[in-house]
Amino acid sequence: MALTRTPRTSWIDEGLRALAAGGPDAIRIEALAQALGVTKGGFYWHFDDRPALLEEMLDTWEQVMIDEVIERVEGEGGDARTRLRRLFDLASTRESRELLRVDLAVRDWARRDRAVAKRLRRVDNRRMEYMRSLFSDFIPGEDDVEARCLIAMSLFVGSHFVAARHGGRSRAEVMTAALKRLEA
Amino acid sequence: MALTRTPRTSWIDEGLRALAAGGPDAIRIEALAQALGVTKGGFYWHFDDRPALLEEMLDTWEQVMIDEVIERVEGEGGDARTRLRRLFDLASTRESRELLRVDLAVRDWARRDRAVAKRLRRVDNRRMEYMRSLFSDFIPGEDDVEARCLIAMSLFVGSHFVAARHGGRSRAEVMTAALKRLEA
DNA sequence: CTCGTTCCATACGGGTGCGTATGGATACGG
DNA sequence: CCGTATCCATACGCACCCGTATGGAACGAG
Repeated sequence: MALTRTPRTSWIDEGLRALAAGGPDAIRIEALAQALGVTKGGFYWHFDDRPALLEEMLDTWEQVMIDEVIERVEGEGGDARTRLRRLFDLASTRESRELLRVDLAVRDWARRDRAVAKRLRRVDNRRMEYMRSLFSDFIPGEDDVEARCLIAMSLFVGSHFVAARHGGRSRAEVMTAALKRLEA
Repeated sequence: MALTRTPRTSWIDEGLRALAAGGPDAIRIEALAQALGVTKGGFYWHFDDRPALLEEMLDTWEQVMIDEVIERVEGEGGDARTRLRRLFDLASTRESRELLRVDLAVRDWARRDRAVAKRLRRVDNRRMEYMRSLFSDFIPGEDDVEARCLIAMSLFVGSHFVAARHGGRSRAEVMTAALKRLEA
């Protein structure tokens, strides 16, 4: 087993970085190679072609997304309200800007590609299910629970696509106020 | 004044259609020409280059967006609650699928292009201002008004980027329930 | 019927990106 | 130190797209 100079994973990581920065069309093999300091020669040793890379990128993204948030929230225990608040904090601050940008890029991508949409549905269903279980713990009506889940998800995602200012208030402040409404 | 076979506007319309379908990178002059049943020969008579088309596309989009919704809502009168509900209906049903898809495409585009972001900010500020005025009419706290505005905007936009199912309920049903929470 | 305006077709040069082919280079295992 | 596995560089053909150049074609005005 010889030393692995730039392994599959580095191509995938660089691909996700490109996706985050410029969308699916910005995932160009020759550009990735340059970013990795090599030529595309090695790429076609690891992967059949560009679509194969995209597949594997989405595979890793899906794998990470399915568990990332839930595990982090569940890890520290507490009752439903506490965990929900931790979920909100996590989604708002999201120290890893990179993951968020990939997330948004994938969501836009999914609107144009059925295969991507299918993956996104799997991830979102899983997250929604989890959030539903948290809300259900202290909210009686099922319809109300579902409405709150959609609002929360839409806030997490949609707020990044809304450019409006809030007259003096910062986005973070308004976001906090909006999320507080969901706990009541 | 000779007959105008395929005028500027048709290039702009076709460009917006391409934008809606495949994002900014899908706006290719030769593809537009083929869609219009001509060659790109005429394009460069109307426009200097591709960026010039993009500018004019965004100009028209901005112009339409700034007034479209507000005029339609204001047109039929009623009190603030009524108009707000009409705004919700309009944004939910949005019979013109095309406008919605352009809207979403522009929002994603704005994350990568400062000039586009600037335009989006103008449009969103205008809309937010209008919605704020409606909510303020029957909601006392300013912070609460602002939170509701952000929730509404995020729902209108973000729900299209969320792929989760709602266990038996349709998206429209949950959406209605979510919006009803905002009036209370 | 002629003339100018408006638009179109075609051909070209240049740039970029994909995928392939081929000959290394590097590092470890024996 | 020899061989094999792993990775890289280079060069090529192909396709696509931009922007330009140039010679029209269609149409209305006069």
